[in-house]
Amino acid sequence: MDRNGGRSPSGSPELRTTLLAAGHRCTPQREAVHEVLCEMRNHPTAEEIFRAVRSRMPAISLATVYNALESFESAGVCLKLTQGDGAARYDSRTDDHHHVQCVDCNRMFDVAGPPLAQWLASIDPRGEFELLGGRLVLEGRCPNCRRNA
Amino acid sequence: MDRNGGRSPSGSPELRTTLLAAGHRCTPQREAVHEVLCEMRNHPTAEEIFRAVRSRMPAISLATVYNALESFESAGVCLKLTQGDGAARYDSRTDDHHHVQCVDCNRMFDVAGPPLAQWLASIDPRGEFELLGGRLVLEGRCPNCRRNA
DNA sequence: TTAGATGCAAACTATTTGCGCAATT
DNA sequence: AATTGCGCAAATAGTTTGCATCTAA
Repeated sequence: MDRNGGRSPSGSPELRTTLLAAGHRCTPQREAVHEVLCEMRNHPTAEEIFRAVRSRMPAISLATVYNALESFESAGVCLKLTQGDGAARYDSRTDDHHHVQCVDCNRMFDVAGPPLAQWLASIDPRGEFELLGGRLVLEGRCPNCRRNA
Repeated sequence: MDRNGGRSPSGSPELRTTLLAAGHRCTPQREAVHEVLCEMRNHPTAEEIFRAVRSRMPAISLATVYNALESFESAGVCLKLTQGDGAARYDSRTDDHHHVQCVDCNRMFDVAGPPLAQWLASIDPRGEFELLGGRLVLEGRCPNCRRNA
């Protein structure tokens, strides 16, 4: 079983190992970004991560945060979630799960359901495409906003 | 059966009726955008639609195209497809179907498979969220790019 | 040692907005 | 007649890039 919610432990030597294996470097900035990302479980935007990490590393730049997140994504350390409107969101959970973005408050939530991998098998039955992945990001209304609607 | 591929007929009074019902106006510009969108079956971006519609209506502006597409989407006349990188793409097919965006050529393709509606039933089994919709946009490699890879 | 990362600022892309005029209902 | 949309240009948001310097491997 997954005793860690799909998250790689923060501040661990694992980040370094994984980044190196993917051909990236592990810098203090990246460690800081990773720690912050693992602490924030609300699917933060790059900007939000930037603000949070700047409080412990004031000299870091937004470009470096984007750079770090890109290296994480390419190393499989985090997920980049995109929904039409606004900014991309990042998730340190890398296991197969789904998301709902609330149409009212715009926040993004994890949602339970069968993994996408299970569905992918029934997509493109003729095998025309080499399917590499994809995330299911749904629209909906979160419990809180439903109450206030 | 769906003899029209999920597309509303172009240049028809249906567009007018549907827009009016949704509280929008039907202008010559919107009719032109709709016609072009129905002819382009390659999931064009707003920019591409703009260029195509400008050839028959040179004075139209990009902002008007965005405006038209937004009114179409809100009236259920077209779908707005978003994938993390780059521009949103528009589809005059509004029936439940899926898309793959090629990681090499960036074009977007229709792909066969069970409708999302069928899957939605198994998402969020506790009914915490009021699920309103969502589109499945997958990443993959298209037949043409596979051949040249 | 050296390829890759950093910080800064500027560039870029996609999209939205304010405004005065025109066209639709 | 009144409201909404149009075209234009400027503004915005999010993200990327160029460049000189620095640093992890």
